[in-house]
Amino acid sequence: MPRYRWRRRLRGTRCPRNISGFLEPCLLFLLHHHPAHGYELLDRLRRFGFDKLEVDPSTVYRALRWMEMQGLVESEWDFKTSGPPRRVYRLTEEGDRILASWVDDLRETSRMLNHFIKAYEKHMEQEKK
Amino acid sequence: MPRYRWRRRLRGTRCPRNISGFLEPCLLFLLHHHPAHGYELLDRLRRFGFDKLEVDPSTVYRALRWMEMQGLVESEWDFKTSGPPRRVYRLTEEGDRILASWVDDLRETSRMLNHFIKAYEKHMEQEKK
DNA sequence: GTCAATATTTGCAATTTGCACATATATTAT
DNA sequence: ATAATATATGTGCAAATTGCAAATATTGAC
Repeated sequence: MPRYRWRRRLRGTRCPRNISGFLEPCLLFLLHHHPAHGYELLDRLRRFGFDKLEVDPSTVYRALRWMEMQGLVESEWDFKTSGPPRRVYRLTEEGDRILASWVDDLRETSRMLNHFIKAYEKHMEQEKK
Repeated sequence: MPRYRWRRRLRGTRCPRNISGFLEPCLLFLLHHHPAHGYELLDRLRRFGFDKLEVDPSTVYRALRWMEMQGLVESEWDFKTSGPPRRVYRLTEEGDRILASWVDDLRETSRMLNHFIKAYEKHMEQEKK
């Protein structure tokens, strides 16, 4: 009997759901602007609109390494900057193509989600009458 | 090195993402119309708009049992109808309340998703210039 | 009698995530 | 000096979640 992580919610707070394969296109999108290292991406993700959906560093680093294996990004170590070395990622052409198709998938996801929300609202509207 | 189920896509097909905790509100919503058994709900889910996101029977039955444990639905066996007996679920008051808060969560999820899609489109629009 | 449709459920392996920690460098405070 | 903090990247492991396959049982059609 699993406890269901997403069902834990404090009263009065929103608890947006995890969407599988949402993080990866977000990372590729940020890399489309300019190359960056994981820690920076983590920060930009949070300020982008994921403040309510806490992003775990390990998830981000793992996603980046996985995408590198798939040839969607490439990385190089940067020792020049102060502090610990950074692994700087940049988007490949393949990554750019995949990003477009993933956004297509997410549009489909969004349609499904909105279809449900609208249906719920319509149904509740009729209930009141 | 996991293979990532959601990344399997045939060329030219959309592959909408799984949203954690999306199935449960959908089931509660269908039960808000009238009591129903699992097999019927499975069928109504598919025709509702999940034709592209295949729903596995085991997932549906498990979600129903879990929600019963939580007091969101109640069930009774129906032996009267022909064929194998059916476990008929109906929504509880608690289920009704939870449904509303889960839809709120999904609205937040939808906002995040659309925020990303819009940002992507805007960025790509600027690229072209 | 066999096949298909209906209906519910379990088992198991694979996937995915969250949390805690390990490591290391540079900066700032004490 | 050294302790604490911010930066930066990772690993290990348990728990959550899913997908697939199969087991079971009833009814109706051929």
